[in-house]
Parts: sequence; C-alpha cells; structure tokens
Amino acid sequence: MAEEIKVPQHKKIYEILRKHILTGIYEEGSLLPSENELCAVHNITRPTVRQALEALVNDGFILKKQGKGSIVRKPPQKIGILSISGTASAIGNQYLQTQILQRPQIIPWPDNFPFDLTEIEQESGCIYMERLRLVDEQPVFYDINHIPNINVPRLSSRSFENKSLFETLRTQYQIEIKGGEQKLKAIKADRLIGQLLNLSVGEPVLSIERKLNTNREGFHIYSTIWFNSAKHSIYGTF
Amino acid sequence: MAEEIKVPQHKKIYEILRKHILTGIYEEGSLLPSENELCAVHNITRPTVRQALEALVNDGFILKKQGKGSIVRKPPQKIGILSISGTASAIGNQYLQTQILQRPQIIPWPDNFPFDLTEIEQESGCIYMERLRLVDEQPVFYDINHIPNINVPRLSSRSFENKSLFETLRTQYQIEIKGGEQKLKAIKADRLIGQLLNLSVGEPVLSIERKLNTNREGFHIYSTIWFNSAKHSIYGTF
DNA sequence: TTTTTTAACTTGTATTTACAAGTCAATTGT
DNA sequence: ACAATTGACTTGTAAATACAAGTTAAAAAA
Repeated sequence: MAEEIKVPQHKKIYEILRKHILTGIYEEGSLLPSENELCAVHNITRPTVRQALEALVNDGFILKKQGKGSIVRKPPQKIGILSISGTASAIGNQYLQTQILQRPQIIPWPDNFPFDLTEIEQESGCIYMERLRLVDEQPVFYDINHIPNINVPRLSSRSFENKSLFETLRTQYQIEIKGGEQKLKAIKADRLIGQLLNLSVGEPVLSIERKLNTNREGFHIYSTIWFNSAKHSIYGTF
Repeated sequence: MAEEIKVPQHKKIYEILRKHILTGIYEEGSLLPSENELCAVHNITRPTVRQALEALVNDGFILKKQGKGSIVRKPPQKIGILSISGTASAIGNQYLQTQILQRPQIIPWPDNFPFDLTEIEQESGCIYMERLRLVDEQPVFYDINHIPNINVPRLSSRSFENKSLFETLRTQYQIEIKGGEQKLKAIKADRLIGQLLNLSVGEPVLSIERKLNTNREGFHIYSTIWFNSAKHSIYGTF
C-alpha cells in the first residue's frame, strides 16, 4: 500500500524551476538564483543542484555562462506540435481549449492497430481517449490516443480538461516523452472528421500518426491527429 | 607560446568513446565497459566518467540501464524530411529521382516573400531553383528554394540532378543546416500543382514552408514543398 | 579623471566517499 | 529437478570538499 513514489531531489528541483520559468516567476533573459543560493534555499548540495540545472539546459529552459549565471530562456524553442512535446503547447495554450469527447477508458487494443505492439502492451490492454481542441471556439484538431495500461493507476479517472495529457503523465507518473516517429498525410475529410472539424466532406485535412517513445522501456503512446488547416497551420522548430 | 588548449577529461573520454562507437569498435546493441572499468582504464573517477556518458546519452550514442550497463546505439538518430536534414533522405534516396525544373538562377527576392529577411540577405539577391522529385517515375513532391546569394560562388552553375542540394552545400561550401522552423498545411491542389504532381485539381496536398538556419550567421535557406500524399506519407523521427 | 588591480562573486572541473536499487547468474535448500 | 536466495556485479543518487576559470564592480593607483 501507500506505495511511496520516490522522486530524486534533482528531479524535484528541476520541476520547481521549470514551473517557475514557465509561469513567469523568472523572466526571460534574467538570471536564475546562483547555484549556491539554490543549495541554501532547498537545502541540498551543489552537485544535486547542478544535475537539475543540466537537465534544464538540455531541455532548453536555461543557458549557462561561466562566471555569469544561468540565463532564463523562456519559450523552450521547440515544442511545436511536430516536435517532442505534447500537442498542447502548439498554438500557445492560452487560446487552446480542450473538449474531451471520450473520457479515458480501458479497452483492448484495436484489431487493426497500425503499429506493432510489444507483448506486454498487447496483454495489458490500452487506455483510449478522444479529444477535440478548439481555438476561438472553432475546432482545430481532433486526436485519439492509445496508451498502454501498464502501471498508470487511476489514469482513466483523471480529467484532462485543462491540462495536457503529457503534463499529467510527466508529473504524476514520471513518464517522459523521449522521441518518436510520425507519418504525415494530407487527406480528404470524411463525414466524421468533417463534422468534428466543421469542414465539408472532401476538404483537405492534415493527418498525423505518431508513436512516441518514453523513458519507460516498451511503453509507447500512440496518437492520431486530424488537423484542420484552413485557418491555422502547424508550426514547428527543429 | 604553444597556447596549450585545455580539454577537460570528461570531454576527452567522450570523444574517445564516441569515436570507438562510430568506428565500430563497440558494436550496436553491445555493452560499453562499465563505469568502474572506464575509471580504471583512463585513470579518472566515476563522476567524471558519468559526465562523459551523460553527454553520450544526450547525443543518442548510448542508452543506460540501471543494473545492466550502457548499451551502444550506433545510428545517432535518423533524419527524415521533417527533421534537420534536407529533403533528400526522405524515402531512401535510392528510389528518389530528381528533375530540375528551374536551374539555379540569381534573381531578386520576391516581393511578397513570406519570411522576414536580414539586410544582407535583402541586398544580395537570391538563388532560385525548382525541383520535382519522383518515386517509381511518379511525382511525389515539388519544391522551390530560395538561397541567399552570399559567398556561394558558382552555386548557380552547379548541377543537382543526382545529389542533394544540402549535400552540395555542406561539402562544397561548408554550409551546414543547424535547425529551422516550418509551417505545415493541407491544401487543395491548384492547376499548377495538380499538373506537376499528377493530381486532379482539389485533391489534398501537403504543403511545407520552411526556413532553415545554417552555421553561417544570418544565412538562411527558404523552401516551399508541395507533397503528394496519395501513395506516400512523410515520415520523420524526432 | 582614467586606468589598473583587487576582491567577491559566478559556473566548471574533479576527487572521494557512501549507500540505494536494478540485474543476473551461481549457489543453496527443498 | 526445481525454486528461492544470495552475492557480485551494474548504474542511480547524494553528500562534502577543493580548486580552476570567467565576470563584474568596487577599490586603488596612475
């Protein structure tokens, strides 16, 4: 019971600093507290602080300069819909609303699943959910997700209305996206997609099939996205 | 003088291991020597070894597993059309033929160019070229490129029939792509695009606008790609 | 005033030590 | 013969310490 999840100190500090950068407590271009200050504040030693800072450097949140300090670099560049992050931060999530069409539920994997599954994934079933994302009240993309039902207790009962699925996975289950593969196509909207995205049948739609790798061996997240590119386009840096 | 360049130990180890992985001394899938072995061999301490290994993890050369070891992962990422590389390696360039529709020519920048240009770029004019890429004799994508006419002598007189534009830039001019940004859309084929890609007007086409950054400060390459996704899809890893 | 030096910061590198936790094969007990 | 346990590996986390090297501004010297 209780099942205490052990989170290393350097990861805690990483999460705290990351959040503070994203929420604007540290402004872009300003300096983070010095390593020694962070040691004092969080009561840990410098190597541990440096481990957290190094992760922030790798993720593009800060830029270190010897003799100067750690410079905040707010928009972590990347994270477009095409890049490593979740679909959430695509447009600037202030204006991105999420509608859950299908709350997470546990189902067996579909018969004709377009990706190969590992045995463990196959045996455990998957958590399925559908979301519709809107900008200015207009539907922009619709996505379905298949997540292996492996050691993600109560995920199916969580709400994702106002937070990113990937944010939840990262903070609640320590699941991080490490990379992935994707296939892109321009297709014609069929009746279902047309209805969801408020498009006529036959209008062009951008479809993305992706398989995301995580820090858990053999744990992959599968998403399919249909994107209405009439008024928006998908932006990404790399 | 002599000007001794000081290279940190962890960087030396990184370079050694990297070279050994790339030259095949350590085979893909095999284990690297353990951290303690590396300490003994190179006469350094474990934190230093770990610093080198961490860099290798970040660059995708190894994969660490607690209790097991460091697994060699030879191909340091692949690069697809969506990633950093040029459009060439998209499908596996054996089957990718290139037809030059417009040989490189020097022109002024278009009036309504969709990207902001630096002063230097603006003043120098650009090199323009159009290509059609075919798989199995069938057109798959059509791309136009704008390259600043800055210190790229005789580029406009080169032939790109059988080599990648980016390969030429890298080997002949030491210009390397370091990253970039892109916008993706699904649009309807107009008459020109339909004709080029062998599609009916109104069929969905995937369009990509990209601005590529290079190792030359202020030297960007601008491409627009129209992709026929009827029989192929764009594949990328990240 | 202007320049140089110093001192007090910052991050970078490196060692040493200790224990936790995952993996795997040999050993042990049944 | 089989299952469980042990022990010897592996990497992960964390502390305490020391000095090197880049940056900056205040203090001292010209």
